[in-house]
Amino acid sequence: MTIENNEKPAVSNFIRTIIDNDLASSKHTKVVTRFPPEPNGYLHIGHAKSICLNFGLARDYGGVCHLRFDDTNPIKEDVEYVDSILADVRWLGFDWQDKLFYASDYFDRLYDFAELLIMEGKAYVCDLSQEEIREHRGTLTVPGKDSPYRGRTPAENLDLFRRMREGEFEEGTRSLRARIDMASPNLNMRDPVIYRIKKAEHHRTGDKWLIYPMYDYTHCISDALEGITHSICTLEFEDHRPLYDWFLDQLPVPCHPQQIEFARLNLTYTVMSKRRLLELVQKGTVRGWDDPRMPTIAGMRRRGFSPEAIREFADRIGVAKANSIVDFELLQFCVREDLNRRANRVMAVLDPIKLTIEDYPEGKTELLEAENNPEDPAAGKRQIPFSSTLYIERDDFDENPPKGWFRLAPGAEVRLKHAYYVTCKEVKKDADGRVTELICTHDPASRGGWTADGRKIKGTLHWVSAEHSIPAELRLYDQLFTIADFNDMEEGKDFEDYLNPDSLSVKTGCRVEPSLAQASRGERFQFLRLGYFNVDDDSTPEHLVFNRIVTLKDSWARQQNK
RNA sequence: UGGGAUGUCGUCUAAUGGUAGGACAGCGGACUCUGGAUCCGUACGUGAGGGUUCAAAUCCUUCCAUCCCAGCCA
Repeated sequence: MTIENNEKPAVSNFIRTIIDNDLASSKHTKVVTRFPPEPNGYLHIGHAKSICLNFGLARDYGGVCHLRFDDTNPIKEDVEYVDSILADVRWLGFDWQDKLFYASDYFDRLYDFAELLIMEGKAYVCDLSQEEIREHRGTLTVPGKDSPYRGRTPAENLDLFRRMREGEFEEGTRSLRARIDMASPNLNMRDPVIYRIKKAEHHRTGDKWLIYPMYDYTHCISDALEGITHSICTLEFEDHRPLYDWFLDQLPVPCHPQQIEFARLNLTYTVMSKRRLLELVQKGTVRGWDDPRMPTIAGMRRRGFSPEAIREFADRIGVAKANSIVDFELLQFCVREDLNRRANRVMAVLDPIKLTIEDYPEGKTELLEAENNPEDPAAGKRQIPFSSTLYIERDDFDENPPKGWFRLAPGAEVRLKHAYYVTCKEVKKDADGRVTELICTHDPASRGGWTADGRKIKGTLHWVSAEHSIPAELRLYDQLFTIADFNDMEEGKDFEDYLNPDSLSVKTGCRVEPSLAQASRGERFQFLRLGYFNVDDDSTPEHLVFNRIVTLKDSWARQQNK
């Protein structure tokens, strides 16, 4: 485990209580967990919760967490996904050491166990079609009917199962089923299929197998074979637990792990289902799995969220069994908290308006010193060029300012960060009345941003020198959806009806300070007063591209909204 | 309408018969060369009814609400 838990102690939750009791009662002397993704898609923030939970538990209890790919359905899986999952887990900061497994590694043993079940009369080959199986299953309120093939002898079943493996039968014509109870009120116990014929190439086992085991059969056995103590999964598997336990009770496995279910993560203003995320990608609604608006790990990484922030978020949301939806604000808080500590401050102007200092020598350049991070003196200082022609933010000037306005206005004096106090003397406009240039004077005594007379200057603006600044593209993001909680979706509406048309806003013609020319891909900054940004993967030295990770808190905007 | 689960501030989450606590969001203030950060303060909650108990979020009981399950997906 690469992450030390040297911060505050973890908050109590029901899973830790279970583990504490198991350790106290000597049911277990160590803790072994696992994160078991199916490699059929990209990981999202919901998976991150599970990853942090499982690896975090192992870390805190001095145990180990396995990474196991649940690769029992070859037609949906691909190495592309295993690679991305490996990368994402590693990026999040977790280390599975040598405990990397694949359910497909157990196919031989799984097969042998199946023959054992057959020989003991606990499984049979069923010739019912998929539709017929469904009909026989009954409904939520009506018990199922036994399959006509339920009474086959072990010898007959063994023969048929072996011929299934040899590829003698077509897909869908036969399956291996556990013989449990067709009248069980739990549908999962009504003779579930445990092997199906699939003449598909598997990304790891190739064409070796023509039959593949089902999740319910595979998962519990894999857990047992790996010596998992606590098998943690999401709530929808609660009804599967009796089946999980049933298989382990029938088979000579080394141990019987305990399945524990917790509520999956939901976040406001986003979707988490693989199906919906896939649809966004396939329809081109977003640019891909790593679109910075996506709740995928890849998307959040590209957006600039740090693994530290995501881990902190996972810790703060806790673990429980109640269905819930976490406020996206909390994630943003965690990102800000982390970046505030670590990101260097620089200046960039999103929407430039020219500001000319009429009493500053034209053509003169001076270098002003600026701290890189007031939260971290070790981050050092840098020099920023200043000249008579600057750009400031268009929003930082208002010809008719509202009450409480600290920024620039006709006749008003403001501080240019790290530079001088300036006073607006004249406003130039074009034919349409749009402001084109602000003519100001400056106070030479305020160099460095401060004067001896101690007069109060409330407004401090960011700026760049027109001549020295470099152009950049800034991409601003907002929530992908306009609805906080999809449980509140109106009848007859689809999730895509709630897409936010303004989730992406690309700003060109922005100007950034010259130090950013050297910024490397992925590097994170605070653009003073604008928010945290990182260098996007699309960025080149000729065309800088930044993503806004998250805005700063804006109490002025909040006040204006009142 | 069968079975399984869950209901604690707006949101997430503690409290395991003994002072309902924390975090985010909110509100107010201080401070500030970022209307940032920081600091301080503040309001807000046990789904409902009955019962047991000196004492109930916790135990019992009856309701109510929400979520999950009828894949040869995981």
